[in-house]
Amino acid sequence: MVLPRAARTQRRTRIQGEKEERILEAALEVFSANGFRGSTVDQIAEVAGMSKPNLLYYFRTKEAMHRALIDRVLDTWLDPLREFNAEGNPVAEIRSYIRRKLEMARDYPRESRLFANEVLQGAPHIEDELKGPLKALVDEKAEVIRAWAKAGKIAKCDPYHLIFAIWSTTQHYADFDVQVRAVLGQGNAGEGRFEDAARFLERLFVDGLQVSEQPTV
Amino acid sequence: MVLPRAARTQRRTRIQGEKEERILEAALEVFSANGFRGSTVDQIAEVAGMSKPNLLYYFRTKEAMHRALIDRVLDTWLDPLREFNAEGNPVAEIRSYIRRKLEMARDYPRESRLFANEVLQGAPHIEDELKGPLKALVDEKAEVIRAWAKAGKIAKCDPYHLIFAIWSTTQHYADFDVQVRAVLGQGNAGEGRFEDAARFLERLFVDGLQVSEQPTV
DNA sequence: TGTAATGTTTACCAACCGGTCAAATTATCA
DNA sequence: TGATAATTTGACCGGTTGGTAAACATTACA
Repeated sequence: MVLPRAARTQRRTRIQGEKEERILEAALEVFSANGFRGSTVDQIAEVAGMSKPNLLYYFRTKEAMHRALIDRVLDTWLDPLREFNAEGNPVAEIRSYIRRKLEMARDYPRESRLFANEVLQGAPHIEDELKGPLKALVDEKAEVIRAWAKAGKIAKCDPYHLIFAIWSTTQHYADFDVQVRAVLGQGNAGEGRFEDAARFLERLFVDGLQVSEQPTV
Repeated sequence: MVLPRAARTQRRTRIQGEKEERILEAALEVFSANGFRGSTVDQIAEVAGMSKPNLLYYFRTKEAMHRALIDRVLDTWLDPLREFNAEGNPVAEIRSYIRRKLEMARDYPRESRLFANEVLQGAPHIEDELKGPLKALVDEKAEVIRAWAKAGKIAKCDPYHLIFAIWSTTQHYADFDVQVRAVLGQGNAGEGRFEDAARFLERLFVDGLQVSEQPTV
């Protein structure tokens, strides 16, 4: 017998757990930076600190690695949206959703880029996840937003496009990081851009750009 | 002598013009769908309807093709921002910038994805363009926006993050098209999503989500 | 401790990649 | 028309890719 892991034995050995962990961490690093096609198994093996055949002992193909990675990351990636609470104060909920998404862009940019790469190239490996669990979750939360609007608690707006707008504005800071840095220049190279972004986005989504009632200079 | 085109003769033959056109069109198709590393010269040659060596007669390397493509596309891509007019009505200018960017996402999604792919992977080929012409243009327009805010014509806000927000929300509909379609589902599969998006974004950027003065149900 | 299962390595392969070359073909124009 | 330059092609090359085979080493456990 030559098959690895849980394929036949239900039990996982200690080594299996450690190695698979290291491999997926390395795969995240490489896939998120180069996309699926642009990544090589050798690269991942080197980052993981093991030989290519050894890596392929745990994940039989490059695709299997990618799938395992997607499955593991997708759940945590959607957590902020799940926390969206129908009972809370609408504006406060939206505000804190934006904040959480922005924190994820700051703290987990690789996960963001992993999905961005995938979706950008037509989502060949995650089409089912998009049309299934993702759509279901968005549908659910869109209904919540629609109810808020109907009750007059927030302005009437298309809830789906609101969610898209929050996704795109926040993930922009992870996915297009080099562009953001290039445009902001050396001066704003520190992490302060995330605080500026948070201030701007909270204000944008809540008040818009129209001059509001509070006195302006 | 074996060198093609303008490398030695200043004059371009009729065939040169036609073939280079076909090649760049094919390159846009392939690069935008697969990224630089994920694309092969054979793919581009097939889409262009010619043999690989023939293609390489006009562009000596894959990189040369990519660079020529970037150079050609970048200019037109930045046109909407250039049209941004300091003399116009601030809110109207921002509104029409959003509309133009959204139209480009609808009509030129390949160009959008070409840059998205490039930036997402660290902009290895266009770093100079980002830090040079792009930054200069953004700096200029940011100053315009800052002046508007100072004059009390729009709400005070960080002009750079405003531009990022407009870029990300509009380009989202090109770059993440499959995701948008998957979430909206079959019903909204038509092009109507761009009109919905336009309505939503104009409203978002101008009014925000707060319930405004006009009577709500 | 012995042995069977698990893990690791070296050597390797076929397919594919970007790119070259020389020969053949076609367009240009004096 | 003929000769010269421009274009096109098929055969090929060295390097890289994802993946395999089998020998070897280590671990777990009765």
